[in-house]
Amino acid sequence: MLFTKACEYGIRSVLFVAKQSLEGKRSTLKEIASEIEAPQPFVAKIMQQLVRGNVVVSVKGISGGFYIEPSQIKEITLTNIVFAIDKNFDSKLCAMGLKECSEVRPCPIHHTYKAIKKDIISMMDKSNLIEMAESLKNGTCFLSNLPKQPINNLQ
Amino acid sequence: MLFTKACEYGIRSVLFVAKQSLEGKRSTLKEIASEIEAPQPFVAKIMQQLVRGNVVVSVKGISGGFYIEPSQIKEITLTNIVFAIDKNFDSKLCAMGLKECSEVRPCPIHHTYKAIKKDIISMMDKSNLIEMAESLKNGTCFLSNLPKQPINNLQ
DNA sequence: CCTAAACAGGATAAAATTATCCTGTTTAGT
DNA sequence: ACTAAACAGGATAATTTTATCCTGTTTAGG
Repeated sequence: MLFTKACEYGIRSVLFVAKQSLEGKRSTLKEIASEIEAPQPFVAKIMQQLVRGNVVVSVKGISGGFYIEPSQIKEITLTNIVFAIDKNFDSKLCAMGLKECSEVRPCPIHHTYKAIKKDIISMMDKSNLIEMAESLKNGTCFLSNLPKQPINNLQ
Repeated sequence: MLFTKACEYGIRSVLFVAKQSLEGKRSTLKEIASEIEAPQPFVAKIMQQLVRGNVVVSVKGISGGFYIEPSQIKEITLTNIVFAIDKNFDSKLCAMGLKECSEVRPCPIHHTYKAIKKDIISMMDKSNLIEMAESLKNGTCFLSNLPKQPINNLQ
């Protein structure tokens, strides 16, 4: 598992908020949790971290909710989201858990894993919110599972 | 974190046992735990899983211990080790935790992550024990941290 | 055949992660 | 002002992962 569950929920939450923000809508906790099919109190905790990490903005009170300034959406990457939630996410760590794994004292898979880590970080840095949120709007990608009872729009 | 702590300990344990097996030596739990700097009772549990998964062989009784048949060492890969310990290790899972993420219904990072997963599996399949154990013997890679009090062999 | 060294495995404990609860504060609308 | 909707944050609970404990079985060697 690359990301913790908290990160997974966080990424999905931010993507939903970004998509809604593109349409000028704020999202409430209830809407986010329902959309991403995650427990609302846990999502609340994660959103707090994202607010503190300046990934999303929260507005209290009636008609409040979470949003991202549309001009900011293109600046945010997966890296920003993940680090806001999981301070310990550090792809620099050794795959085998060695504290002193390094170029001069490599673990047996150091060199292979190094290439993979580079790919992961590159993927995370390149994954910017605007592209993902727009794909969600286009319907070329998805955030949630198919509904259990398919809705027949033709009836 | 790509692997769980149990997998990390497991990989290091197997590598040590493989190296010792190349020299015709069995390894006891005490030796393994000490070498890889991990808690002995936890390593014991992990070794049990590796025995059940046919990655290593155990011999009970005095002068017993763990070993790998030298002819087998070249057949074992990281994949074998990891799956023996972590039944849930499944790189097919979605990076964002979606149950229904697929080619026809991809999550926003499905395609990028797919390439990374392929690399990870490829790395794991290519990492075979014999090469790693021999590198350990050669001293071109390492399993443990540097000793805290450097031993001065010249005195 | 007795002993000590070594693995096996069930039960339990500790720590980390995930999830929930409750009370407080903010704020739009009346 | 009052109310209801919404986020904030501390405290607690449940679950999973990590770690330990204890008793049993095996076996080489005296």
